[in-house]
Amino acid sequence: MESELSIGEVAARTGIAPSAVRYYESEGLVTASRSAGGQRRFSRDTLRRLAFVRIAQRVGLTLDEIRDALAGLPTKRTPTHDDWAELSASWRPRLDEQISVLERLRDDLDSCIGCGCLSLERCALYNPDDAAASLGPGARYLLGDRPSDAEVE
Amino acid sequence: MESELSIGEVAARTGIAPSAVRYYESEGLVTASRSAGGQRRFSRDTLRRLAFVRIAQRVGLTLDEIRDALAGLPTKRTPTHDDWAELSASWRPRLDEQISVLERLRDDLDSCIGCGCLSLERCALYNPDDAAASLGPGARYLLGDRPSDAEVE
DNA sequence: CTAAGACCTGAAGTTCACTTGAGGTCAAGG
DNA sequence: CCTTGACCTCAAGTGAACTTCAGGTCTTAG
Repeated sequence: MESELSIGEVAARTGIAPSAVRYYESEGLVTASRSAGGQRRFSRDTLRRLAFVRIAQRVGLTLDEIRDALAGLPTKRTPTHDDWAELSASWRPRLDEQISVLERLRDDLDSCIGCGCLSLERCALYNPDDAAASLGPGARYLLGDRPSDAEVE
Repeated sequence: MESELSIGEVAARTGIAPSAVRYYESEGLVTASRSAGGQRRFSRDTLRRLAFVRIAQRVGLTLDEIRDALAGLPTKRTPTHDDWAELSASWRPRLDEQISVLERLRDDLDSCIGCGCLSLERCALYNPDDAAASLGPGARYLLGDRPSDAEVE
């Protein structure tokens, strides 16, 4: 019956500020119908979309990328469990990649402490290109692109 | 003899743009002396500092935090291997934390795919507070604070 | 010595992901 | 009916981390 949620309810249930929800709508991450008076009414699966947005952000994706990912969901019908499962599964590799990059960083840090170079002189830490290369198309570092790299002494 | 580097040399050797190096200097992350004509001259250990900056950024630290960390280095003398080792070692826990947060995220994602909730209804993924709590003081998520949280249906 | 190219400063611009503010409208309880 | 609080829009502001620009100076190879 009350399957339509006001922005305040959505905010309360997701922990996302109303202003952020409006922003997400303006960016095409979620959609909303309108009440007679022009107020937003969100369908229940918006909660799921928003949850997905937050999770994807924690994995390091930009809103642009998240929008693209969400575009894979059906728009006609309410996404099913399988729709979501498929979408979620597609992040597994990404997470695995990020984890291995960090593990590599940790191990390299150890070895760098040992050798004293701290990332200079062909130190693996300072040359993350190979790590990035293994990420395949669309690969990027934890905090955005770090495209250039060193020719360290 | 030529132990002073121009900004261009620093940039070439670190892969960091000259504008970024100037910015780092303005932010107090590195220091530079000046030539007779007013151009920056960097000492050799600036390369090490800059390398550290980049690494710390990949671990998710802000420049403010990195500056604070670098403040632990001696300013009178050139930092020794042990100085750097001490500094580097202090990141190990941080890396371990980040790795475990990501691993948790991955595992939770699996279980959420299984249960179909995708982070709703007391899903662990959607309530990262406990994960964050384990990070101790100064804990933060991968891409900045995500302080608020849900009272999801 | 001179020209090219590296460097300088300070201010302004950029991107991302939002938040804040101003000024006004909608909806629900009493 | 009326008031209060939630909601609306649009524009502008925020902060992090830089980049770009304009206009001018230094340095160095030839």
